[in-house]
Amino acid sequence: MMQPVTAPRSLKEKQRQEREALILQVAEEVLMEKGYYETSIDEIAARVGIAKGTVYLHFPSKEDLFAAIFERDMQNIMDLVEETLSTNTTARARMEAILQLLYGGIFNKRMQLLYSLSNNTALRHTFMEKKSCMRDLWDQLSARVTALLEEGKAAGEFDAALPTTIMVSAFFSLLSPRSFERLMVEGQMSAEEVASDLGRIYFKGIIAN
Amino acid sequence: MMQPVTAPRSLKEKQRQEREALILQVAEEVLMEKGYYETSIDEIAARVGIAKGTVYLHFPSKEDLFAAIFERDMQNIMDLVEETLSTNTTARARMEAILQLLYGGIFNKRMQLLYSLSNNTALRHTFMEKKSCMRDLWDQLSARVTALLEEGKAAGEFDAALPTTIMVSAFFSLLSPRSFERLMVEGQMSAEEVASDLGRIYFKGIIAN
Amino acid sequence: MMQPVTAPRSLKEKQRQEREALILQVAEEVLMEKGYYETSIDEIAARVGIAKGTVYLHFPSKEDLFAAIFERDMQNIMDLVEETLSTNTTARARMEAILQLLYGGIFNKRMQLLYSLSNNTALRHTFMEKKSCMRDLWDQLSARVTALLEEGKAAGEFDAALPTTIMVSAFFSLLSPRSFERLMVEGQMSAEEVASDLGRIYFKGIIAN
Amino acid sequence: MMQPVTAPRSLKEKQRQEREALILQVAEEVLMEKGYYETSIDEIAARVGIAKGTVYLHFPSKEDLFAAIFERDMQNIMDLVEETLSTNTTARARMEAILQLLYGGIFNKRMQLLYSLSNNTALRHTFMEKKSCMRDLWDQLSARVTALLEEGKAAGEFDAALPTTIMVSAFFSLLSPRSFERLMVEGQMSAEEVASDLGRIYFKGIIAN
DNA sequence: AATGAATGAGAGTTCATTCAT
DNA sequence: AATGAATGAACTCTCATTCAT
Repeated sequence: MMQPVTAPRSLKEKQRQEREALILQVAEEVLMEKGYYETSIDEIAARVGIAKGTVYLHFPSKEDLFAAIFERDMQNIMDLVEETLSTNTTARARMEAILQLLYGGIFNKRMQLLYSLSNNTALRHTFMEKKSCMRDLWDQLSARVTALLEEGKAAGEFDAALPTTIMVSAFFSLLSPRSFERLMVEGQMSAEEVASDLGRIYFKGIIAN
Repeated sequence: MMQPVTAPRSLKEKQRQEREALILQVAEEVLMEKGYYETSIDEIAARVGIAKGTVYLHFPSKEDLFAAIFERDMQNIMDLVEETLSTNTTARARMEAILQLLYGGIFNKRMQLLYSLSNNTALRHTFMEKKSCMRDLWDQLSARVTALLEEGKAAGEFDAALPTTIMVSAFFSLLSPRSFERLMVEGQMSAEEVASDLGRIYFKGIIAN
Repeated sequence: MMQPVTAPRSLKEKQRQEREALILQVAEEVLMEKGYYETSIDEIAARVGIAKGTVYLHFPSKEDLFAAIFERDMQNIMDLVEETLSTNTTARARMEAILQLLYGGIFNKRMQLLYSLSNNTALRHTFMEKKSCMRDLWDQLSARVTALLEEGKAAGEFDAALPTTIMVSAFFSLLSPRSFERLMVEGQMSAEEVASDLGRIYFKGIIAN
Repeated sequence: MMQPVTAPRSLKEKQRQEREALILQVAEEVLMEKGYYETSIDEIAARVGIAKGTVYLHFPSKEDLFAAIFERDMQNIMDLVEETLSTNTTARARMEAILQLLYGGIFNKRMQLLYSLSNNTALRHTFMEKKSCMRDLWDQLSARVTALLEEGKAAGEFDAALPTTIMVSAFFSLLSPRSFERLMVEGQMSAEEVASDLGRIYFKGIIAN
């Protein structure tokens, strides 16, 4: 009974969501190319092929648009991380899988984005603090890694003498952007190789004894 | 006899340099608080307590003002790094000294600044590429660390199987900003402790065998 | 059938062009009153009754706005000159017609504008040299007058002993602004009378024998 | 008795006047190169080799500085015109002498300056209307030429049917700037030739019968 | 729902003018 | 008298946001 009513609605709704996804995708592209301040709503609208005002039908402000990007990316990453964590292996193997995951494919660029966001004072204030959901997701990811490291410590895999907080931070710093990016572009190393080498350093560094 | 002539000159010059230093200092503070795009010349002038136009007597443009900040900071860092490198110890000991140095006192914040600059697409174009001196200083620092790692490899201290480029990048990523900053603010760890723990991970990670 | 589609479009387009024309007209007025440097975009916008930013929707810069004025005026003048030249009369009669034309009605003020533009070092660089179309139109007008004078010389109407270049310059100098304007304002002469008297002097001056 | 007192005074006064003359000369040079609005007090001071503030010891404002230039130039011209007028020849001969005079040497550029000034709305308001002495000098020059033309008419030299005002305006328009300047630069004609040819046209044009 | 013209606050920059030295 | 650092009003131009159509 509802269906004849909801169907057209959901059709419209589907179109709406597709357009919203398209805006997000294009906005992310421009963001990666130019950075937050050099990205104008005008350019995003033009690239999508819609009017500027239409962007505002989906997102109440530039800020919210980019918050949505980060949220979506974080959610994607979290989903994959959760999936990875569900395997039954050693803590180290799961950590390595996460590292490979974050360096692989699309997440490479996105992780840089997230990382550079979380390192930019002005934007952090805007995004991390005003949009609590973003902070939540970031904290959730941190919590997962923390739990994994604690698990590894308990299992005697990792050095229990190192503060876990330090280990977490060091792990995320491996995902740090440009320096490694240069390696991949100029040094002709693949993302997998970079992730593998960094993993070797990191895990050798935190291993027990 | 010269003094009546040189004194006023050097007095004026001294005042000039003091004011310039004050502008740089305030600009750096605002920069750290708000980031490049959210920092306006108006605010810097207001905080220093001078008129907007006065800023332009010292720096021909906003860009140049911030380039001057980065240059000064980089030069300070380089000077201290050079000093540190002149000691006659193992490569590892010198690397550790540099790590402690960069985490210490004032450089903590500044290093973050430099790092976040070198990770921002839009600003990198402006600063690193247009102001060649800045690129030079950064390359110089990279070169020092690279040389030190090669030396350590040759001396059997470091794992020769790891690409040096990866080792350099991993080293700089340890200086990465926010994540560690949180540790110091919230986690009540001192900069020295953080540097020490990160060093443990890193050097254990790259050590030979 | 097309009308529902083209009508709204052409309506918007029409409105757009009307507003653009209004901006041009107001800008021209202020320009005549105050000159290029004393005319601010703010004042133009205020007089038109729109916001400053709106002016920039139509013209990318102050320079372009005024270039558009000059271009439009020159084009108008050229069109009328061409029309005048198509009549089959003596060279002198056509020259006189052009003189009357340029003194008549609206062109009086506009010719002054064009003339004073072409006499201003700073602006000439900006307009004549950067916007090649403007130079083209001016050269075209010069070429027409030159051709007419040559024709008159060949027909024995004008003194072949005088360099044509001098004759062209002398002709344009008759259109020179203020001195004659004063005559019309203070001396209560009509534009036609002034043009007629100047023509008498000029043509008697260049006539053969 | 006064002399021991006035001598040092007049020495200082002489130096003062020399400096003032130097400022005027340099300012005029820059003015000719760049035009009023593109000329900054800074540049004038720098070219003279004095401090910006010193310029203000001699002239209370930019406006007054340039008014002084025009006044000085007008006075020079008037003096030479007066000298020329004192010869006992026909009205036409004296008119021709004035024309040659104004085209000759230094006056060429200066006359352009004066002329372009008197044709610039914004500057006219500033200079001609606010500084009455300037208007006086200009009126004086006009009066001389008017008297000469009337004299010529009375003597049967010039066409009495032409309004004298028109004849005056036409005469001054011959001094109009750029168009003729181009002739001298590009057309490789000397100032004398240009003046002579223009004179031929003009006097043939206004001659009786 | 979609448009895009209009807005206007705010940015960086310039420069005539002042005034303490 | 000479200086030039300091001022601040005024300028051109940008762009996130709004709203009539």
